[in-house]
Amino acid sequence: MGYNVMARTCPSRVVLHRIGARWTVFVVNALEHGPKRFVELKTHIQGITPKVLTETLRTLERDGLVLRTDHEENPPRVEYELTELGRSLLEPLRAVRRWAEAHVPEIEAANAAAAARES
Amino acid sequence: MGYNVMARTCPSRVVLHRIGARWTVFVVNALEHGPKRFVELKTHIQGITPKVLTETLRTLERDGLVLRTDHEENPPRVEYELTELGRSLLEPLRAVRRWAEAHVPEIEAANAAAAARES
DNA sequence: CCGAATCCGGCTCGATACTG
DNA sequence: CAGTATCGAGCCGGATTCGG
Repeated sequence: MGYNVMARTCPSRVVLHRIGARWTVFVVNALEHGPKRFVELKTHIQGITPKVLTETLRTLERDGLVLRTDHEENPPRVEYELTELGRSLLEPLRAVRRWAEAHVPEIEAANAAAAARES
Repeated sequence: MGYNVMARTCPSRVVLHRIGARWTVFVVNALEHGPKRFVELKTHIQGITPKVLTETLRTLERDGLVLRTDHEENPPRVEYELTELGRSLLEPLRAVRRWAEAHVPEIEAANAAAAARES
């Protein structure tokens, strides 16, 4: 108890900042059904660049949300999967994802209305 | 139906991108208990600058998540509150906030372990 | 005194190209 | 396959200024 994201110096802010990073929602959701390889993630999350995917995965790994397993084969085979902590984050982030997918029409209508009001 | 954030051109991505903006989680959570004035928000969300708060509120307003009411008084009094759409987003974002506040120790431990491994 | 708008530096983000 | 390197665009945040 005692953590509060509204407080300037609260460490939970750092955590929230990480979760809020641009591609975290995508990567965590993409790993919902078990381990995936780098290319599989890159293919599944359309439009993500290898650089950004690497950065996101490294951060998630340092935070203990993702486990990276290098099978040291040739050709290389590296797998990523959610840790238990990562899976606990999956639920909230899945909800956010579903909200985004469910409310596109409302958001678009609101934007259209705002644009019309300006002109 | 048919919206999928993993697809490059899906409009739900734009929506997810907005939600993921740095301060959206804070502002939406700060408005959970009803209307608040600009300064109240600024005070409650410690460390947010007026500029960023304004930008965030404007975006949320355009997306139909927040209603802005200028009471046209002197000194100025402007109130912000969640719309029905905004309140529906509050639930997922509150879950994210709670997750952040609940898992600080694990994240910090993971980071410490990662740092130790490097040295 | 409140609710901004403006300008600017730093840092992150993203596209493209290249490597082991 | 699984990344790195480089570089330009854009967002973030701070300081300053402004109208009511």
